[in-house]
Amino acid sequence: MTSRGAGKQVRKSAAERRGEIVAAAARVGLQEGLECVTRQRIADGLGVQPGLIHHYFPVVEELVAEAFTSATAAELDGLLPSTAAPERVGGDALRTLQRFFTLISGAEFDDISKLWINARHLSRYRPVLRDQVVSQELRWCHRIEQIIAEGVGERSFRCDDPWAAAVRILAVVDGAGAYINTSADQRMAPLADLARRIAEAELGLPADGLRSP
Amino acid sequence: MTSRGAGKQVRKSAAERRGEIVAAAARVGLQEGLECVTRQRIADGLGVQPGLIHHYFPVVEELVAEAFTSATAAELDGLLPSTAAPERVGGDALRTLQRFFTLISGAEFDDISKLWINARHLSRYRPVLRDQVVSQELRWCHRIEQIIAEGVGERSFRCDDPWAAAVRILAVVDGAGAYINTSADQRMAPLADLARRIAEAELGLPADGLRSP
DNA sequence: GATGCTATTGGCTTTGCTGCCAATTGAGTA
DNA sequence: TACTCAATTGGCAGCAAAGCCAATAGCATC
Repeated sequence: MTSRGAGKQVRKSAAERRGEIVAAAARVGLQEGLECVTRQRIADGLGVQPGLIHHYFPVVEELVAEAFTSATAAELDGLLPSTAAPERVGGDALRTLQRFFTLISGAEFDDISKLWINARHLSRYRPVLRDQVVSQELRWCHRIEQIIAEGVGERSFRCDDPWAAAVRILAVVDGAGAYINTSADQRMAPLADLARRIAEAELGLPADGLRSP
Repeated sequence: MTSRGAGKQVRKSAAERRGEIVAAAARVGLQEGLECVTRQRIADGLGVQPGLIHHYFPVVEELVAEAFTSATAAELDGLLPSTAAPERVGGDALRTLQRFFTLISGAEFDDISKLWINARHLSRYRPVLRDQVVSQELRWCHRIEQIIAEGVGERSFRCDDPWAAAVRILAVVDGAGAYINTSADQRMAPLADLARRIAEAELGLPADGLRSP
């Protein structure tokens, strides 16, 4: 039903159309899964013909990969604003992490968990996607590492190896999110604060030191 | 090339043939991925016609689900022999877990990690598979819980809530295995002993208490 | 207003998987 | 040996996706 009908074709600049396509693909990938990112599905969503998608992305896998990157990059900035981001002021590495652990506990994070599982599995067969997934995984890690390093500088955290700590914290986050499509319900309680608790241990914080006030 | 040719049809008992099919499907699912479990692929592997697969599994998804269950159930018994298993003697909960953490560090565990990711993602679209995945996830959890409880009885472990501990330990195991298709190489070192260390903490053991002698 | 560029259309073919089924044939039984 | 039943064959059609492309039609420029 999205802007159905028309019939009259709307001609846009290549950059704008391309952006639209990637955005639509990212939305579909996030909500319905990356295997639903097909020429037909994206074309329908935009009210254009499938051929147009092929014009911008002759190889569908490249669109899938870009959709994934678009979705996760945006999400990362929402969950963990970079040090350079305008909304971040100095001296709040602690608060940034507190906010992070609150956000990933919310139901809004479920789609992201599903997307990561989706992408990590699909990477087994799709090298182009795989490269993007690896790249994004490392971006997320580096972002955490950066915040940890900042917090160590501010004397909020105590940590010898911010990179290793970041890798471990994210692994636990991913582990706790791994059951989102299956037995998540049966595991709720024991996993509720696991990632936060591990992070507190990694960063030399007292219990609940990363819980939002 | 597997028993190619023939041409002469070989007639087996329904139970035997069915077992062959599931075994072949489990092998394909484990090594190539569950989406490679198709009528054609399995028939080729067994040197029969695709129609025969349909005879035993009119709905392919049911074969996929059974293949998954077959593979993971066998693996569970290999990694964590049940208390009732013949090779387990009394008083070795500790040794069983030590062995477990050694085994999951080996490269042989990679295919299992891939299979779990595969199945957890596919469960998003396939309800029949999903039920089996949930069931197996809980089986793995219960097996660990059982061993923890046994170890607590033997005074090897200290743990108030074996179920919660089992859930958390498996979550970390899954988290550390989540990158097997993507950035596993870049994360090796920090994740090497993460699951074992977390388990030691959960079970009130000293550092390296679960490392194999 | 005419022209040229290119975004966009609306098909095409190939491929692979699913669900289905009538005919055949092998093996155990009378 | 002949019979019977079920395992097995070897096809069928439907569908959805990918990759491809010639023709069409907006928009900018002259």
